[in-house]
Amino acid sequence: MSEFIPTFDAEKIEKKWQEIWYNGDYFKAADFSEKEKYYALVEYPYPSGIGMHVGHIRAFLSMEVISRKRRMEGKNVLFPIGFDAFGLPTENYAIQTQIHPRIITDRNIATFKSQLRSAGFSFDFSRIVDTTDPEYYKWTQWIFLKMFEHRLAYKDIAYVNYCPSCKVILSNEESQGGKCDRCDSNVVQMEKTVWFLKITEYADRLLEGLNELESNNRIRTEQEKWIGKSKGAYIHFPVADSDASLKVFTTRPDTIYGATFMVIAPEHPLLETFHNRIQNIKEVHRYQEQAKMKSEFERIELAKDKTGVKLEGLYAVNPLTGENIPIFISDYVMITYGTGAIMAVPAHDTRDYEFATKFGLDILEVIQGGDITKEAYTDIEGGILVNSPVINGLQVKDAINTIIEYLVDHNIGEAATQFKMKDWAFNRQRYWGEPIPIIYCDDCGIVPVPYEDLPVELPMVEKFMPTDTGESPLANIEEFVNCTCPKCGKSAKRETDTMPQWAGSSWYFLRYMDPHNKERFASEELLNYWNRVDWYNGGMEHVTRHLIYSRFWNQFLYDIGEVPFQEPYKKRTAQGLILGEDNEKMSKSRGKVINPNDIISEFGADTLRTYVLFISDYEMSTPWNESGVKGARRFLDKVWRLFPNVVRSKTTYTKALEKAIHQTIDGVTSDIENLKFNTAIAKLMTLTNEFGKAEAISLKDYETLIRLLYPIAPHICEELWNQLGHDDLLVFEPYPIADPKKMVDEEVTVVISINGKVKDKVEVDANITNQELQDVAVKRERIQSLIQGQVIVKVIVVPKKLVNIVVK
RNA sequence: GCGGUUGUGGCGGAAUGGUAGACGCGCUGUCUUCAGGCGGCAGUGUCCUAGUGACGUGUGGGUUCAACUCCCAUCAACCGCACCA
Repeated sequence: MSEFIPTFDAEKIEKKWQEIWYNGDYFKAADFSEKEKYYALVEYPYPSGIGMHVGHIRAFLSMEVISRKRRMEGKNVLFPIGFDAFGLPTENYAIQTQIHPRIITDRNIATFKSQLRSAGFSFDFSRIVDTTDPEYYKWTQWIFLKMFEHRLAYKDIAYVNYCPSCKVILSNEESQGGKCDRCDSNVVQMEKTVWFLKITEYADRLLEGLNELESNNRIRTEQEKWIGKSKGAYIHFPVADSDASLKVFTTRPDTIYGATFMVIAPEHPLLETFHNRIQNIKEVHRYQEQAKMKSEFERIELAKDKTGVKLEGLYAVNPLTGENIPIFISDYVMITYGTGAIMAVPAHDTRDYEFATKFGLDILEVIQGGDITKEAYTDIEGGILVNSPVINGLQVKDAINTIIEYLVDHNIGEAATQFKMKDWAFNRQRYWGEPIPIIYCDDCGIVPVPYEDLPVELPMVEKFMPTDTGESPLANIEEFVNCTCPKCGKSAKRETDTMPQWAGSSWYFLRYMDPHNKERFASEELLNYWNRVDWYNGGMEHVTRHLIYSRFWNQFLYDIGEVPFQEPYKKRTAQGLILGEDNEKMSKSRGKVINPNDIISEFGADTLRTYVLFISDYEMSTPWNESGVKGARRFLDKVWRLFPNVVRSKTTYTKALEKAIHQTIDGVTSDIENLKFNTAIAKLMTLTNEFGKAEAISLKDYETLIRLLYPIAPHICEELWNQLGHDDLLVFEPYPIADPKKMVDEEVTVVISINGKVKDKVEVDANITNQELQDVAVKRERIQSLIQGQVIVKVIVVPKKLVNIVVK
């Protein structure tokens, strides 16, 4: 045992313990251990050149604290980390600097790793996954091929954002506001055949699976909204004087008698079918052209103002009334949703109302309860059906059921369900991504790369620049493109598009269970042992796409018998953002990023960790405050300075502190489990202050404080633990347990109020009866003088809390 | 527009319907010091006649003996979705 140094030298002790931790196997998850497993997951970072920022620290810290606590609780903890390293920033930087993305990625990962260690994270660094490692993306490609085999991966036409000036296809993020991110020219929509994953086939199960996922309201509803299920009906409207019919989707089949016109999307095939019968086809074509020119952005921006063209000479027939009704083409109807056609019921739909008003169309009331001369009446609770022979007098809900039965009986429609979620466009025209393992053969068509030929490796070339045709950079690399067909052996060409960045992250949590397996993405035994992620924390921004995509992949792997559980995560939480000191979002461009390294070198990692957890409620956004950091450091200094006051020979709790200690254990434990780190730390500060006031503290008092603080500030605790003479590390020391019997107060302060206003306080025995307490309260001198001359109407006694005297 | 979340001191933020402002930052006074820093002690919502005084949790109502907390309305900020039929 070295001599105790009165000043807390963070830098020195942090280096010392990090070396011991990381050189030993202290944080290694033990496969098949007898202990109960616990799998804590954080979203693996993108290893950018700037390295780690305080946002990462906050994001990782919750599961870091939980993992450290779980180890003390005797669990076999899997707390892994890895890198989502494919992606645009690296590729763009590579183009700029002419350094290969492989080199940049390796460099960035090395930096990130050392930063994680200097913050003292207890990750199992032996399980690091890197999505750009062929040993990893081999399995990303393998899963893709499995999906292809099961017809969940297919090719179809899609519209992509294309910059005519840069000749590059842009992601949505790169084309915000309809402008190209790099050259600011207008982005146009270009048709392209691309890969899709049929996630819509899983829509219902992704929705149902939410019942297996513990999360807050916000996380749940964002996913529900994203999936966007709605129930209704398909209805077939015959086209007058033809055999054809127009199929629409509606959630309100009950309003069918009020359908006074039809609207179809500009891309609807009906326009082609009845090309010859539409008298104003030129005008229609002109409108189609205009709609096509509009970018997604413009269509949304101009949403308020309805436009459209009536199809002259073509009518639909309302199948219930037999009446002819006009058909319009308008871009407020989307070809990508439902059937791309609607029955318009202006009296009971706001959008149709706007359109009808603008074009002077009939508005027919079929539900009573509103005033349709002013606005559409869309309420579904109160209204009663009118002007609707089959369903008159019914309420909306009953009317819907009745009319669907009627539609089915008369063969004009059926119940139907629609989702907002669309199939997942699964490719990018980029170099730095997983190659899609597909070969095109003139004779055999689309041929999957045989499983045994995986991985299809990215060629390590110098030409990773974008092409000038909107194709992937890989298209220019002949030795990559040219290959032989695995089926017929003739010369063939490889797919040159790569997968989107979401691919690798859709299954990384599975790889962590068995990261070095060469035979399988993870062995069945280990998938069974580690099983579902017990707790997954990450950003709110990934709650829709990443969470849904990864749940989709997992469900698919479950279906084909490769994974033993349907839902991958048991519980999902999300940290709040750390904003700049000006309350603005921290942005790299404005140089407002707080670098955690600066804080660590000035105050230490323990201080950084404590402050980041103390700054606010973990799930809320909050501004960074530099001076607040000092407070965290001051707290740790205080804990350090208590050391000389510890009476080593005294191994029981100090009587005067015992109650406070048990209350603190209890509070801190539940606060941590509920992500209330700020109040947990506040409780530890309070206890520390009490220890400071005490004449002396016992060994047990102090050791309990250290154990409680350890998950939050591990270095200082490990050092103090060691200074107390312990040879073993604190890592696996048991976490304190509160004794509820020792938490109760013997004496309590009771507040006495008159008409709800606090007027007096009194110390009483905690076990006093309500009647005794009431008597004591009323007899108080001060109370007597205040209620003199008034009548006591009522007295409310809340045991151990207050007495309220109601007077008149 | 729809959905969700949040509004509390100078600041970050605490409060199972029961003492509003825990804990921390900052600030004021004071002690230690040659001085600064560190540390200790006391104070720090607003107002006044300075008191176990009145008022006070975005705003306006309501329920209750009692409301930051529950209900209704309203305003603001942030996040998500956005002509989804």
